Amino acid sequence: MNVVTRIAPSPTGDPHVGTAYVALFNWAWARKHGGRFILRIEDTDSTRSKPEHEAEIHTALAWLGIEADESPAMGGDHGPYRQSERKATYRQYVDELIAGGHAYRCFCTAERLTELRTFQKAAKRPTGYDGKCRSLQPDESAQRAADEPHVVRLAVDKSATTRWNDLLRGEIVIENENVDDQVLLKTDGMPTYHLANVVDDHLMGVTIIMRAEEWIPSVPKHIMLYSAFGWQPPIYAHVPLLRNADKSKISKRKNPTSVLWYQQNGYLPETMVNFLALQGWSPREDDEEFTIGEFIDKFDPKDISLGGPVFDMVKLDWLNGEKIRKLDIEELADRLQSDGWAGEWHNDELLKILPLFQDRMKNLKDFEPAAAYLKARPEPDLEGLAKKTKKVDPAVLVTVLREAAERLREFEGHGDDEREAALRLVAEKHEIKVGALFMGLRVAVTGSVASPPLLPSIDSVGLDESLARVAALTDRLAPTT
RNA sequence: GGCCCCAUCGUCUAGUCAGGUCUAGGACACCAGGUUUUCAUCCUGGCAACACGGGUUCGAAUCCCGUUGGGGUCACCA
Repeated sequence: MNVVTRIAPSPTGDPHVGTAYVALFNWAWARKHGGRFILRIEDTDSTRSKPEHEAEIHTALAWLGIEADESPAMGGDHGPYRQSERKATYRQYVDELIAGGHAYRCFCTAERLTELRTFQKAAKRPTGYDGKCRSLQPDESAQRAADEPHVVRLAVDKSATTRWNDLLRGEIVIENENVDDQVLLKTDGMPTYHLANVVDDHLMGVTIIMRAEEWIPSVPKHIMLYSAFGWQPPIYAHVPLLRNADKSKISKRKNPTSVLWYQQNGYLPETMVNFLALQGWSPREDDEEFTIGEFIDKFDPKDISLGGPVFDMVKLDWLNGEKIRKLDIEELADRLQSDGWAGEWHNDELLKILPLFQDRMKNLKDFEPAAAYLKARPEPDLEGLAKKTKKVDPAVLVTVLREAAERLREFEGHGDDEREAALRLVAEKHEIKVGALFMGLRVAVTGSVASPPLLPSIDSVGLDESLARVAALTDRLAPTT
């Protein structure tokens, strides 16, 4: 099967998760069939398009591991891949459409159009171009075109019906009376999405268009263009839109939508890929965790479900924790360092201490604050300690902690089991719970009531410093003695 | 509002195309218990859904119609 897919983002803002979502499906399908996956930049909106946004799209896709076979950055046999560089091509096809009577020039001003729309809305009529310039004679139209600003519109046959078969949704039927005479070429000579999209997809040999469902209403325009050019339309597969918690189309205000945000906030790219794949698609078996390679093997666009998936950050965080736990220590150390989450920690230190933290991380961001106590003496959580040792007389606790410190000095260099046994004896001798003793030491050494295991923590901090911390705590708990 | 798309636990979903194996399966979250020196991990269990109404059928989550609900779209933005 010859499979050519594409993703056609517009560089008008941060690289969007929706773009990554659709890119993932397109990329995987092309990979699965040894086809081509094209990244085409739709920068026909000359006021909003910015080169830096295009660069960010590349960065975002590269981070996720979604590499295009053809793109503005790497070129290809069907370039250029930036629509702003294809103006001459579109011009040529527009002329062909006008000559064939499939499109016409429109000289109406923006003011007239606004007025028209306002009137239609007030009258509760459907909005749309009224066809004023459609009846212009070809020679008059051509003459005025020489020195009058104008656009070119699609001449929709309002009496016809457009129907097509969506790969995911089956037959969709839209009466052309509901289709506007869409602008194809703007006053500035740039094509609109509709024209550029059809021309490029055809010229680049795209066989299947997987894109968001928001495009469904404009498919008739595209089909009409294919037909006007005498081209075969590709297969359409309209995938669901990612949603906010309130089910509306995912938006910046209600969710982080920039792929870069996730990169900059401690998420692993494999988390994003796995999570995005799960939005609408699921493997046949019940295992929801998979690698990008496994996804390619199993993916089929036909299996995408159509309810709009709510982007659930809670599940994303869970998945990220799972992915972090799957990394081996070397790899985790590497990710922390290359993404800037390692702080002052050196690689050899990380390899030693990371086993203490890996199970406790849901995010690469979690490491540095959690490990801070190893670098600097923390402020002990006295309130937390008091709560956790309610049943213990503070004076007894101080005595026990001081004695425990002596034992730790005595048993320096001994194994965890031996040291633990020694500490247990201290607790038993003073008839307090072992947990209370450990909690006291824990708060002294790590500052917190929740921490990695105590003995390895003491070893990492160093015995002298650990005991100094215990002394500092006992002095505070019993300042007068 | 017109047009179009969609509809299973709070959320992501399996099951729908080929109706019975569904007292509807899994995951996240939540709750309870276990392991454990705390936390986390890990393990066990629990809570929780076929939007509604008709129809077709011996039988419907699955097919049909309607209703309701949600979403998208109606730009010289994509």
